Amino acid sequence: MKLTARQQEILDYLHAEHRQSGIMPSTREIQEHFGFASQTAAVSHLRALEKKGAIVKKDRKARSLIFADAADREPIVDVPIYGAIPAGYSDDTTPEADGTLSVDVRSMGLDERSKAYALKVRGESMIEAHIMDGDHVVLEYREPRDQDIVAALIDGETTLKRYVNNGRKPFLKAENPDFPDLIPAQELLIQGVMVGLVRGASRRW
Amino acid sequence: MKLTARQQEILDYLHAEHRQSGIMPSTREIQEHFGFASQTAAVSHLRALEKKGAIVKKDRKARSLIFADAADREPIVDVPIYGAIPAGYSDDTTPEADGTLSVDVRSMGLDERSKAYALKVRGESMIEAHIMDGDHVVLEYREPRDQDIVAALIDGETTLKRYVNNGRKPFLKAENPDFPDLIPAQELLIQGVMVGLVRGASRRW
DNA sequence: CAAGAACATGGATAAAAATACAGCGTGCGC
DNA sequence: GCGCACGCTGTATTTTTATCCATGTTCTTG
Repeated sequence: MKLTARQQEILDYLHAEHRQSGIMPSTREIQEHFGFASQTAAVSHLRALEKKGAIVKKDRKARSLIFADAADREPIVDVPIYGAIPAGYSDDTTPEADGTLSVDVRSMGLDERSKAYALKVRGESMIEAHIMDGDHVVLEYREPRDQDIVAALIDGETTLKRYVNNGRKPFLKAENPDFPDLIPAQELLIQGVMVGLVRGASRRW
Repeated sequence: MKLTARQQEILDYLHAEHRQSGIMPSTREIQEHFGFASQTAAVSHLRALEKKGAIVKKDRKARSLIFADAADREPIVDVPIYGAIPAGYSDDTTPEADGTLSVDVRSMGLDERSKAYALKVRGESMIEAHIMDGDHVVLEYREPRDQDIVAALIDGETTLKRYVNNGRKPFLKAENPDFPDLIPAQELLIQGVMVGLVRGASRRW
């Protein structure tokens, strides 16, 4: 169903207000903003918007409208970005984060409950897996499977490697011919499994 | 300032409710959820949370609390994902989107006003720029600069190419030796400039 | 042209929600 | 042992807000 121009205006106002202040306008605030002489004007517009499926309202509650597309939108998780993960990391101590990255659950295939985190990639050791210097890699805590890309603690530093488990002893492998490292995986602390990647602007590619 | 255990419980409840339903609980709803006999209990907790800086309240408004960290968090934009952009695209007609991608403004360096969109990458023509098949590329409408990666309309299909403008005639270049195409850029419709990349899970790398 | 949708006014009502005030017990630091 | 933050009860008041009814104007559209 298509919205009329006026209805789109109302919807835009709702969006703008909600984005800016975080709370939904009440009918009176809509009325005042548009200069309506009566609340009914605002109410009937909201009703029209609801009928056309643009918003969803819960009855008899203050400011209880939500945008229809927000209702079925994938939730967003804020994953903390760590420059590096210190050695004795346990669940209680939260290492200091260099900001957060917000990603929607679906595009990463994340589980909302699993504590994910992001790591800023340094160096070119995974360049052949098309992971560049400066990329942010999103990781999850879980058991690695064969060919997963994992974050591992090597010599007190966290680095990204491919986890290979082909029946024999599992080992870690860099994706760069300059790093022909084959490191037995048992002795190492696997700190996470890569589930996604975010490459931002402000860089050259 | 540290929160007490009870205050953290209240804050968690607020977070959970807000994430799930999109609207903030009122004092009565808090009261009922925790089984308080009086609204004042909820109110005083909210006051404590506000004093400690966990939430921000606007006076005399229903459901007008917002989380303090949400107030200064980077805004999130929902960029539509297009499989391909049709030829005669104009600002009025919105091509159908294959879902949306939510990214925070800062990590992409996006301008919130500029209408960004995402494109699902097909094929390996940009593999040497480390853009893989299945990646989602985020693009902005603006003039391309030298060495930018752009989406261009070639033979009715949208493809990703590197824009090269070294003083002479600008042209487009694929980042794959199997695609040695040099296409004069003038004759083509540049549909966007790459500003970021999101690589999701549910694929092998 | 009739019918309906969209858009608006004016006034009224009741539910929902924030706010206020007066207490009470417990633990903690000084 | 005094003050103070914390967590809560109980009652009352005021503001905010959603909702309803009756009515009128302009469009569009079959």
